[in-house]
Amino acid sequence: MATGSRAISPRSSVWLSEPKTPRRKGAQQPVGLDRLKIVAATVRLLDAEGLTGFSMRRLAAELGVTAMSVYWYVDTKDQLLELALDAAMGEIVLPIEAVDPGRVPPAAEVAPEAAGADGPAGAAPAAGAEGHHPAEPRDWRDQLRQLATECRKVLVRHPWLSPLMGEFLNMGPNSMAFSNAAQAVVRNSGLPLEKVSSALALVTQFVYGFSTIEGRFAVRCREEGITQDELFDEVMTTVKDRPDFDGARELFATQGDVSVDEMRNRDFAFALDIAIAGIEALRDSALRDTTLRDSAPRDTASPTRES
Amino acid sequence: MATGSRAISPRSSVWLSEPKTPRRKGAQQPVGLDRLKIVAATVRLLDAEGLTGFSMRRLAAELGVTAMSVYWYVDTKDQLLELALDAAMGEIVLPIEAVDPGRVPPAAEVAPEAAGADGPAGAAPAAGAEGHHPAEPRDWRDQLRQLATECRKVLVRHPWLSPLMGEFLNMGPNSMAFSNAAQAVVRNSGLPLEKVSSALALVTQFVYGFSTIEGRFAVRCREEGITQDELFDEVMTTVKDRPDFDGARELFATQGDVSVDEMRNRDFAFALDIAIAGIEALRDSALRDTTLRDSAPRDTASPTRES
DNA sequence: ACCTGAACACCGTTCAAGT
DNA sequence: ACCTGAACACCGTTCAAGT
Repeated sequence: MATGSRAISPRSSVWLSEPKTPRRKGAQQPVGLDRLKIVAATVRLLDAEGLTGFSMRRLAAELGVTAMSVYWYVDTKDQLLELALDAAMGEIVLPIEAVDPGRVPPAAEVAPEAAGADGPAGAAPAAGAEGHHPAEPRDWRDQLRQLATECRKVLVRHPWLSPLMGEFLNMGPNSMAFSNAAQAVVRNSGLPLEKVSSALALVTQFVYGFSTIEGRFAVRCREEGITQDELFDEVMTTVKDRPDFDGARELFATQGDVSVDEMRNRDFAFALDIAIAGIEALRDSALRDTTLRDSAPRDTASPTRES
Repeated sequence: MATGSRAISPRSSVWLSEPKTPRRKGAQQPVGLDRLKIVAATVRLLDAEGLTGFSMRRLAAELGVTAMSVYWYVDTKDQLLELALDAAMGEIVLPIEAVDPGRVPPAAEVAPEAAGADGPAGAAPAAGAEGHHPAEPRDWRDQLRQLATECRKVLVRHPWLSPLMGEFLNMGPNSMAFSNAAQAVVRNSGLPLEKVSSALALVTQFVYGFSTIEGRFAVRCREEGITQDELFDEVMTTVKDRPDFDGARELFATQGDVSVDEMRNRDFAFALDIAIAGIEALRDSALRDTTLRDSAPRDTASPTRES
């Protein structure tokens, strides 16, 4: 109804329409603009300024071009964001056997100067299909943990990813490859097929939400120019005397005197342990049920025995 | 750096500053504007037009007032959104024993005409402290399921809640009451205290992510004027011939011929079952470990026995 | 104490026009 | 085929001014 960026119907998704600019051979490129280059600049700008700091006009300025040139390569701002979303999803390193051959790897030129930037982040440097990880695990639990960790890393590296994932359908090739991989891993758990989507949702939504918060916290620290531990302490002391904060304070007290990072890593790992243990428990109970079928009446619902 | 709504530092949160307008007695109210009324109108507008459809100018028009009048009651758009966020959080019905006495219940005037609007939604009608639920469960598992279901309902009813929750610190009284309640419930599971935050994160982030997607799907359907099942079929057929969609298609095939709603309810319930089973398993393994401590060397990590 | 009007510095996008 | 400039209909927010 209004103008803005609303109503992202599946019909309007970039991934459901033909690629623009048939790239007629022999046509000269006056300014050297390019969809790839535009998306790369978008990711860069998004990393630097955040989602609210991004605008078509700023992007055009970054590209040394007038505001409206971009619109020749892209129909709309939302479409461009959708493209950037999938580009970032491509940075998630998947277990090799789950890699889709049609997958677009993170282009080397996507973020050339970001590569050696600020620490362990930076665009995955030419992640070919050769064993990227020290040891490629074959156990589904380790695969799941690895996938979750990879996903978390990318989500924290690009904090603008989370809001975009919530807004779009997320059907680009890289997103698809990721969810196919996640699916394959969960399937390997032996869980009955009709329950795989639940387990998948549990794990992926947890990783998504957890990483979203972590990313936002990091952004805030960067903005205020302080460390995560400093901001954490600040929030803690600011809020110490509020009576309705009792529960949380008590919980944090059990964490001991570790850094925010350690705390988070422990939380993340343990939450995954819970999910994995739950999957195993329900898989085993389903197994038991099918094994003992028709032998005796038993409760099929309650998966775990009471102590 | 730019203008916009960025950098939501904890210092700038509404909840960390004194309430505006000391409400000096005897002062007349020329137009009858009011913080409560403004927040109520905000929620209404947000429900009707979505986050991108909301603007200070639209809101002012809705209130029959000039654009800038609102700024006497509220410092900034973000602050107003934070207020609306907490107001909506107040609609989540909590288990009675966990209700904070200082909690602000959803005001009756928050959405008078929305009450009898479009079905099972609408603002919770005068949810007092008397037993709102048919049977108030005392088992932590049922309490957790109930809390998750309540949270899901509100998140789907107000699809703009999700993005706001991801953007703000979420420390209003109603948000606090909710997280305290969730915490108390998980604590009742008997999980060792230092692991409660992980379990909490697993469950709440799952509910958040799941409901976010459900809400967005519903919005899309409303915008296009079709049912959820119709949209689902449409997406399915649109995407059927894409080779990278194999996994998901196969997964959906196992769901049988149920409606999208049924599918989702099953997925939601089962994911909770997994989380609960996982919590129980790790709680039991921790119990075993402390019981058998120093008696014999055993693996403390693996919580479930292999079949 | 409460509200208005005009103004500033931004948006996304269209459209006619240039080369 | 590719890019520009001007224009339209919006934003959030400030600030001086009204009552």
